[in-house]
Amino acid sequence: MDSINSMILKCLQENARMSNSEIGRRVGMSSPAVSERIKKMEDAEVIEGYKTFVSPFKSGYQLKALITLRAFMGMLKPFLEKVKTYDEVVNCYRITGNENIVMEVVLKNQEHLESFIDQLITYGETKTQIVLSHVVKHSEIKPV
Amino acid sequence: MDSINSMILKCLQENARMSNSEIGRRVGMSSPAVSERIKKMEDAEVIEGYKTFVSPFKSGYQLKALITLRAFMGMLKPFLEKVKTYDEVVNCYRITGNENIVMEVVLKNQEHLESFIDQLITYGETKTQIVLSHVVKHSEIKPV
DNA sequence: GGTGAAAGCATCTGGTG
DNA sequence: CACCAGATGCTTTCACC
Repeated sequence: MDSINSMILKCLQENARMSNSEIGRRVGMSSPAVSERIKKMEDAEVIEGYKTFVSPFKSGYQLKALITLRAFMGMLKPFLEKVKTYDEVVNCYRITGNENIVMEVVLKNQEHLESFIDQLITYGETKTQIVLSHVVKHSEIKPV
Repeated sequence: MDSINSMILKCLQENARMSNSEIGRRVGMSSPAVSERIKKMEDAEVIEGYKTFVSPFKSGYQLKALITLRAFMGMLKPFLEKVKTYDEVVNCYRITGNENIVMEVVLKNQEHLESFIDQLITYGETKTQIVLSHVVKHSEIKPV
């Protein structure tokens, strides 16, 4: 992990679809050299993947919420499997403290929110916070 | 937004660096047609961007946390500007309720967590939850 | 890590339904 | 208007230095 790899990661975090030769131009290197460095970072799992951000709003989801779950005794493990299958859950974190889970979810409307929360009550107590705005959206990781 | 665009979005969400011709092969279309459809979805802001996921762990951040902030009177607005400048903040949501803000932050170690929280106390009261695991990581948006 | 040839890809153009 | 097919110029890949 040298300064050139950091510059490559900066380019790719800004725009994952940037071509290797464009990256090469910016970092002062040939495109095969860039390609090889990227491949090594993928193999080392420094790069975990390339994702496209799709607007939930424009895709028919009018509501975003953070839902906190405090799982009932013995229900955390089954929930951790189940949560992977919910289309509504964009992100899910397991956390320390009395509350075990925080999820970022997208929903069509209030009715959808209600029915989604109903699905959760078998697993634990929930707390819902509606997201008013996503102030910082996946800002880039800067190497230490 | 027809079924072909949905298939294109599925490909791009799975791997943002997939080539247009590979997408074309999967959806049964020529690459110029795919390219044009992608361009239109970018213009319509259905596609918000293409981002690379870099491992915070492999980048020197040993801790991830969710920090909730309850802003002091008159401090929310200045905080909403300030938060964009913190390298530690990967995501920041403004939410309803007594607590105004939830942030996903990456930190080098406990010391770094402490100094980061110290920076926040001028803006409000904080609550910190350490992330044990990121169970679901930016799962794809499925069109309604 | 660079270079050069060959294959593959993106983009533009003109033409079709 | 959306798509395809063919031509052109980039890009990627792989051999080799």
